Amino acid sequence: MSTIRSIKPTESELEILQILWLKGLATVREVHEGLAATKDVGYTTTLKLMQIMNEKGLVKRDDSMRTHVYQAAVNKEKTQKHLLGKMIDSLFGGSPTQLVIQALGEHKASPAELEKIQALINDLKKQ
Amino acid sequence: MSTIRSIKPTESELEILQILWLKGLATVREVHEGLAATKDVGYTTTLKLMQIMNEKGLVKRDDSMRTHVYQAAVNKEKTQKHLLGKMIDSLFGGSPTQLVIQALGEHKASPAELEKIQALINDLKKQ
DNA sequence: ATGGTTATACGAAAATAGTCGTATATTCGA
DNA sequence: TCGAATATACGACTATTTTCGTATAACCAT
Repeated sequence: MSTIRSIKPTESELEILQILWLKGLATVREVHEGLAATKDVGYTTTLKLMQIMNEKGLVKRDDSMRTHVYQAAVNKEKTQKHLLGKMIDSLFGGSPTQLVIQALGEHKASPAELEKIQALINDLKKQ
Repeated sequence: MSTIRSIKPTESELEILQILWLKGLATVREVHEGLAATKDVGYTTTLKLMQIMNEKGLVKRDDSMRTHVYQAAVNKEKTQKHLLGKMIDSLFGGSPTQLVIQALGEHKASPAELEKIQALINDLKKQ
């Protein structure tokens, strides 16, 4: 239950969540280094973002130490599903199938991955 | 070729593009009525948005008449692929398979649609 | 103990997105 | 022909997101 509030991280917040989902626990410095690997951004910018995310409830932090330790407060799969749903609506006219077709057509998947998807589809068809 | 410029319509712009992709040609009024069906927005807001989209090159317009006629200037499939790619990167760690699994798992597709996807996968496996 | 490094807090500018009021021109029906 | 309806242009306000400078405190090595 809970969290009726629609999860809607911004672009930047999503980048930070990615890192937190990967690392589990991380300091601002660690997250910032993760971001800085890809883009040019100042340390205090990352800090501020994470503070805001904390206020929004997107992350939790342990501030019992001088160096605070953060972790994601929103579930990765839930967030993925939520944003995927929005994209299906806003870009694929509500058809998940269209999205899947585009995704498979353009972005290559390995044979093993294709097998996995086939297995899933077989399951779905049985229901 | 062409259009190196990264396609990045905003939320609202995407709603408008949806309508234009559907209708082909449309006036501001027609687009606005499409939007107003779902959400509460003023006519001049829609107008302004479409003017901006015109400047950005997201739409084209025929202004030879008093009532201008608009059409999308960006390709639907290209836009879908582009944004899908971004989502795969930013939310699914670069794995299209993960995205497909989430999409199929959560958002139901009809048996006929599942067949279609299977056919596509079979094609892909042959290559 | 003290200066350099590293933390957080905080305010506010800059950039982006969305909203709409008002002015002005054109069209059309009574 | 005159007024209501409908069109575009345009400026400006609001809200949100992103960015970073500066202040201040804690830590650590010499």
